[in-house]
Amino acid sequence: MSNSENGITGSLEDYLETIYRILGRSSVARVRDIAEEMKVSPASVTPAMKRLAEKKLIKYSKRNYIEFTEKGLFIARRTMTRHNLLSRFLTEILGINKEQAETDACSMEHFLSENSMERLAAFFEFLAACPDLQFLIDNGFSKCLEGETEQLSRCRWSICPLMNHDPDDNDKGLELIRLIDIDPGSSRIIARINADKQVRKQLIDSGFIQGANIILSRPGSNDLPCIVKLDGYDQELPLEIAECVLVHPEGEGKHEYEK
Amino acid sequence: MSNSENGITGSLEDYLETIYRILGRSSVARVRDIAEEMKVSPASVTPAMKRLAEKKLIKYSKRNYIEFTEKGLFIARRTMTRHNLLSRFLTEILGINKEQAETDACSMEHFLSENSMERLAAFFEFLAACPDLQFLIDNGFSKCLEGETEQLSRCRWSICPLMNHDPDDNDKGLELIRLIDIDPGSSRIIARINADKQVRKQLIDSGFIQGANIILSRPGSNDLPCIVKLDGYDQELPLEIAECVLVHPEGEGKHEYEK
DNA sequence: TTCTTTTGTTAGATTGCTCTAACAGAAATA
DNA sequence: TATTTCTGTTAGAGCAATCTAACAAAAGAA
Ligand SMILES: [Mn+2]
Ligand SMILES: [Mn+2]
Ligand SMILES: [Mn+2]
Ligand SMILES: [Mn+2]
Repeated sequence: MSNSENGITGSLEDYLETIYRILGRSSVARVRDIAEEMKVSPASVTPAMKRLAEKKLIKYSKRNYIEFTEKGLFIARRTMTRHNLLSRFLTEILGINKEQAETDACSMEHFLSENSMERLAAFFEFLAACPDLQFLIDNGFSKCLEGETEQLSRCRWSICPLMNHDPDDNDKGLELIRLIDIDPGSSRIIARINADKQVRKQLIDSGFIQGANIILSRPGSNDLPCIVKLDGYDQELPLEIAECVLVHPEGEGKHEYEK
Repeated sequence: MSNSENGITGSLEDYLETIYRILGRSSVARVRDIAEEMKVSPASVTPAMKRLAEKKLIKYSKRNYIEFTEKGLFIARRTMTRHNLLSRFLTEILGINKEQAETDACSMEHFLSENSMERLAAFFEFLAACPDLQFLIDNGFSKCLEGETEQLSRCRWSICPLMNHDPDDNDKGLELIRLIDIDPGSSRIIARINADKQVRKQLIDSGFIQGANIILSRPGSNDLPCIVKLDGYDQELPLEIAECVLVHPEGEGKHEYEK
């Protein structure tokens, strides 16, 4: 699927990254080690090494150990840096488990633009320099994830005093409305999904995410599902599921993101 | 490069996503529209439609308009939701420009795990519910990015009063040390890169990112570059570049992330 | 030295995705 | 109706990536 920013494929970047990792812990990188670490057959590694050598990213001759060229070393290091940053984003900010994060990071690393990479790095620097933000993520978001079915509002309340805020200031922010309670035909911004894991997943997969603009085309009843319009599409939604969708009061909730 | 979570390739997901987008704004999706929107030749679309039809994701017969099956619609929607979420993360949190964010999001969307997806969605809900966090990102990180060469510490100082914090509380957090000033042989955590855009990019590509563990193997001099160890690799670093790397004081700066 | 095991390469096949060029069908226009 | 334009398909090719099976070379053990 399309090339990475280096002009080489994601697969070749992974080979370079793997060689880098291996050379970081032992003195030589052998075909066998690479195959093992990448979970491919050794017969796949040889032609990959040939492709890399052709592109002048490694020095490779039959049955010899592998050495980086300067350019190859650069790409290898760059790929691993991206991997590490993405992995940290997934674990430290989103709270994903290490193993999952590694897999996800290693898939995504190849396609991040220079710009996004730089900004992600800057975000971590900002986080390290700004204890408030770190605090909010550690004590707000992470805790809120622990009891995943709990209401987000509880989270919110538990943070406010720590932040020296007057809860009353934010009171109106809490006034979320159920999607099913808005006027038919009117359009709102989704604020939150308030459901157990399964229903929540179902709604999110269907595009019911925070910030999305939603129109209630037909309010439902017990037998009749609601009809809502999302991204130009009408979707049917059983009443008891629609009840879980909370929206901002009219005119609030930031701008709609553009699709 | 490996399959997405649906068991179909990223390319096919993109075709579904594109059809979804087109059907969201017009009544039929034609080969020509798909080709145009995806910037591929129409001759590439036909076989892609055949592959999708084979997998029972669309109903397709020669020269006829394309319809989703239930499963196809689901994957299309799911892909677009991922796309939107990632795009929003890149624009709203990292401050990437819209166009770049779209490209990046559309590359990464195919590989995000269910788990990460759910967490990213939850993060936005948290953000919407927690004005403090939103405030810190909008007024802290984004502003700090505007003047990219400015010291992060300035940013930080400008936030503290707004957050009702006593700046003195955080004073020690500011005491960062230049890498070149630490004892040779000792190991520290990188806190920040303090350099212009070009040098910064060079350092970040080389793995000098916040949170990385670094060992100063040899302090340099004006002619002799420093040698530092990162990820098991020795790297040479000209003194004037090494000067830009700031580390936490001994024992501080969180745990090293594991590679 | 000779045999065995480990390691790496090659041959040959398959899948996915894309392209250009040539062609076929449908719709619009004269 | 006849012609032109637009649209979609097919044929044929190329590249990247992976596999299994067979083979070859190198290293280690007897
Ligand atoms: Mn990877
Ligand atoms: Mn990786
Ligand atoms: Mn995509
Ligand atoms: Mn996309």
